[in-house]
Amino acid sequence: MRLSQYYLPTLKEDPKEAEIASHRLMLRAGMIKQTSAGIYAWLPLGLKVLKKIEKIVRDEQDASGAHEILMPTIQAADLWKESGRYDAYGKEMLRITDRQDREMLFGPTNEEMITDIFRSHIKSYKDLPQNLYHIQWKFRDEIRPRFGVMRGREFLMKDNYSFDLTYQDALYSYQKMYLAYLRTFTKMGLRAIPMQADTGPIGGDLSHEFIVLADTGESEVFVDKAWMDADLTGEGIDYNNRVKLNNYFQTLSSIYAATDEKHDAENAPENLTTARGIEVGHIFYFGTKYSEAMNATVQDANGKVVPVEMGSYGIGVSRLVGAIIEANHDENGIIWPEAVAPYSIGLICMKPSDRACSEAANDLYDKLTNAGLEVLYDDTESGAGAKFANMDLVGVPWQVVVGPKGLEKGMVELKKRSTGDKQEVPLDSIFDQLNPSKKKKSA
RNA sequence: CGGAGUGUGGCGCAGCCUGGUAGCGCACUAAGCUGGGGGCUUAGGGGUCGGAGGUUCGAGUCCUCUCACUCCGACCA
Repeated sequence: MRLSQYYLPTLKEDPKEAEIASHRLMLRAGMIKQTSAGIYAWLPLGLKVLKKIEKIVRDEQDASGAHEILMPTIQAADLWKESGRYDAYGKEMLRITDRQDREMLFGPTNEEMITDIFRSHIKSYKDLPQNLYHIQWKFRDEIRPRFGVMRGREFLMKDNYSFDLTYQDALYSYQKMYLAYLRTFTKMGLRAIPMQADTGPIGGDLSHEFIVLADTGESEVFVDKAWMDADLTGEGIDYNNRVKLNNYFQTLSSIYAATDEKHDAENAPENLTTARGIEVGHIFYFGTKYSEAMNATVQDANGKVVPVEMGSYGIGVSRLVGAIIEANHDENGIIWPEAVAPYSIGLICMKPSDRACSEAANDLYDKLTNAGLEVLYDDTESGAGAKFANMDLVGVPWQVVVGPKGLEKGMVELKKRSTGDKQEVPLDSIFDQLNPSKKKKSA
């Protein structure tokens, strides 16, 4: 993308409303614009990152065997009256009426609707298990939204729901999601620790929160130091290998980790460390709470009608954008992990008015783009300092600087954002160095 | 909801106490000079001061009401 043709409104100064790093940097890097308290418009750069995160989440859900659907944002109140949550949910739920004075609501979550979808077609144990997910905007009228997209009122969430015949099967579904979540966060360059958690208004008796440790986290957490060395990647485990999956789950579950609500100081291990964390995912097993209330039943092998065992699983997709920035930034800006970086390469033409310079940069841009690489190309007339500062701010992992001085020697500069390391590279070999397909061959 | 604040050009702010018809930095436009870490000169464009009402000859400035937003707290993915 040529910067001269892009919509990237970067800011030099910190907007006054932004307190924490991720919020500040997202505003300064032109990723989002606030439209109301806790509600944001996503600008091109921000949306690009959001979609990359969404894709990682989607890919791993698909790999786990879940099926994607898409449910509406607006729901009728009837279903919620059936489950009993219409009165229980409180003011967090945004209630609206349509022109016929029908009671509607902007969905804060989808247990009721998914249960309705499930029960309308699934009648036999032979059709189980089922696991359906969607990635959709939710609205929760938070008492106090803050921290930018980390606690917005409108937010993008992946939520899915499992349906099983027995407790044992439900536990297996739960463990599959546990594994899927660890893999999902690992792919984004995050280490998220699964912690025992309260089930809250969703109900149930088995629940884990996935928490990324960060100084600016909202909740205090207590974790065994063994977590620092634990394998959170979930590598080498097959979703279909029930025994191995269970072992992995049990092994990690045996290491102490708890949020402050669940923390039990008396039974906690000695080598404990306290930290602050950001919740990026939350999984629940809640049994038959909704299936009983809403009559979601199947016939088992004996012909007996039984309520299905359910679980629900959520990942805060939009929150992850903030969480990743909290975990990856410095005083100059964002440092994107490559997997979620909006652009992998930032190309700077130092002096566009210099013909040799702009020709060399244009040529390199075309080559890289044609090779399928995502390049943010600063071809503007701004001063050199502004270009560097902006490229650092938006956090592109690799920066290539093409300038007259270097070109005299046939060299360009290559800088790695995460370390700040710079090296001189011959112009005629920079393409090969940046092109991953070539890289692999030579490696 | 309780407490504390803030609303003045796209962003950050000054002016308000001690009313006299709006200013600074950045950004933006034009020309020129520059070009290796937010560069320089000159010339420009853009706001009626969150909204409504009131006091006054006169309100960004004083008074009343109202809306929005931020921070602390309870609450929550």
